Amino acid sequence: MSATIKDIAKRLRISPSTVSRALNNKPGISKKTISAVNIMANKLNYKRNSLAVSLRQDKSFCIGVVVPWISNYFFAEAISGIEHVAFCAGYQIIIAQTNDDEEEEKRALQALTSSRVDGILLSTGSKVKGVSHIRAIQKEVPIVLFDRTIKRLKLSGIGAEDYRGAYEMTKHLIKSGKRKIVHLSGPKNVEIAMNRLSGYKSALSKHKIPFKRHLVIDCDFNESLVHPTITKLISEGVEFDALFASNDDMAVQAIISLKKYGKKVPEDIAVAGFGNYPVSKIVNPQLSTVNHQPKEIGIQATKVLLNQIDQLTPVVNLIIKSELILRDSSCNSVD
Amino acid sequence: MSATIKDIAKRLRISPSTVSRALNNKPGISKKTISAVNIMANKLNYKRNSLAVSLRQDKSFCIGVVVPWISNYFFAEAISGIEHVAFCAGYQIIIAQTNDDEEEEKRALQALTSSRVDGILLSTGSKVKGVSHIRAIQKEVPIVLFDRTIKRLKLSGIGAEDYRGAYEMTKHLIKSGKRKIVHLSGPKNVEIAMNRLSGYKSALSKHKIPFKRHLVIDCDFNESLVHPTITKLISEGVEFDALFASNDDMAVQAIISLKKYGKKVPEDIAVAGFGNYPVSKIVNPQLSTVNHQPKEIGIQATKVLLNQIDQLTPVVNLIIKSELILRDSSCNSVD
DNA sequence: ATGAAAGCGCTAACAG
DNA sequence: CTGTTAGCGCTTTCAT
Repeated sequence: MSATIKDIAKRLRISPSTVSRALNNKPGISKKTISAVNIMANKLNYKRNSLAVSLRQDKSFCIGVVVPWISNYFFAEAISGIEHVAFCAGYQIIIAQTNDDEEEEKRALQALTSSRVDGILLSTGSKVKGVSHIRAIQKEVPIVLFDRTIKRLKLSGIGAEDYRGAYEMTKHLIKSGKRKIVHLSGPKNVEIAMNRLSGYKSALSKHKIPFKRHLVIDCDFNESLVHPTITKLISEGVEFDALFASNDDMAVQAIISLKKYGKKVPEDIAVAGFGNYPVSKIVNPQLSTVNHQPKEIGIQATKVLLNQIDQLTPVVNLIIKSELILRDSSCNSVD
Repeated sequence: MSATIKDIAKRLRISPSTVSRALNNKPGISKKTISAVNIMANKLNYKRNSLAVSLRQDKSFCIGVVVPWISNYFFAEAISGIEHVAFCAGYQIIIAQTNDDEEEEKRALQALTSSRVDGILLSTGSKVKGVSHIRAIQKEVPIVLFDRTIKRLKLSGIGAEDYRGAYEMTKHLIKSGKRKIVHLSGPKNVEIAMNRLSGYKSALSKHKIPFKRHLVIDCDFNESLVHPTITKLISEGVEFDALFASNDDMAVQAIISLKKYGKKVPEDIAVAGFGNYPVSKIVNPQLSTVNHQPKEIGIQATKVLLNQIDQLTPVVNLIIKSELILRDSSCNSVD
């Protein structure tokens, strides 16, 4: 079918190794041979077989990326950053999505190790309880976690300032005069969601506002649960003057839902989110949120992984700076 | 490092070929051997080396996906669909983004052929003029185009009903009493953008509304050009009572921009988009748009490609049904 | 039911 | 500067 270095060698009556060296600019090959080889390679439409190179060199120049969902603002942006850095470094990326499921995550990691990827970037699924499937492969291939990190594994992790971002945002709501702040949280077993919850709690306690359990509602990062939640709060007569959601999709739905009930945002109820999704700039009023820089997280995670691949550098934990973005959904004029 | 079939064979004092056959459930191996092999494989933590298998079988069970941008609602959704179908069929996907650039597209395709992917799903970049880089590899590996298709290449293509969707949407605007309809178009060398423009034009002519060249403005699928465009239209006193944008991001910006100028949507100016992006449901008023089903396009494209890989089926051109979604940004009450 | 041997395409000692 | 040889891990005839 397609030409190999043997074919080139035969036509030129030289040895395959010389062809290989010429093609890879190895030292000690005459200019003449190099040009002859290149010309013949072109003529025969030669394409290097990376599979063979990888097998021989025990190095695939390929990294695996495992995420819960590919489409989804955060991961799509992160993957974009990952691809960029990887491509620039000569690596390809194999992507797998797990639908947040443990079994699928397991299979994806299996498949990637079989493919002999040089490293793996992993964001674990929210329904993943165990870590044995990760432990099972962490001696064989460098793994870097991003966003959905897991502390108990001694693995490098790159994430956002979830705690500080939530803390600052809650503080902002408090500073603008709000006291009864509802928090729509994410799943309990997702560390970032719990970190955001912690930030919210800390800000409250720092400002001597008692934490009220019934003001925290787990909406599972699922925006379709928001309207029912708001409906319940209002019908039960729960008093609140602000709402901080663990992600923007939930916050945006909250704004829409609150407006349906005649509540003014931010006068009656200030709303804030997390993530700086595109929708946050479109909703009316525009949403105050935290930019956790998904693309940057992907970029840095990849850089850490590539380092780890090259030199077996030690485990690192990187926190990418998050920035508060104050818009009209919270009373930032008062601040 | 990691165990191979040779290691298993040695420990069991049998031959590597037997181990291979046992591991792959080939006929003619005794139950006893099979179970012994499996136990030993487990014990040695054996992982099949897909690189070696691929090299040997000349089949990588891997498909390449090339898109202009990974993050971007349409492509992220499409890729999600692609990954799903591919994974279910036992294929992995290597993803590359081209930033709409011809040189990068070329390199990506090169890299993928080197990696001996079994097939390629390609959506060409808007700044890609030539097709020689595609021609160069289309004999070596099955290629299926999606979304950004190219007619002059005899390749399978899967796309949306761009023409019909635009036609129906324009017709809808006309039916609701609008006559002076601005069209914010996409790049001239992107076929889908031109198909949408054609649909717009056809609807006008079908309803005896003269086509006005100055009402079509190329915004290059770039929403940041929209506000300046609207500003210009208004300051120049151009009269229009509706606006149809070639994608939702542009349409949403148009709504925001028009509202800034005190125009009522849809009473003064009706607005419609294309794509059914998440923002279309968030903007106020909600945007009338065309759902072109990105995930479904990805799914079908992958199915076609897998067929092509397996049996060299003929070239097909699939059009995925698009649906009109009428919301408040256009006067659908009148319809 | 199993083994021996060849080879996928490539690179890397080693030798000259 | 170039060739010879061996082998990465696996599958697949062809034997037996």
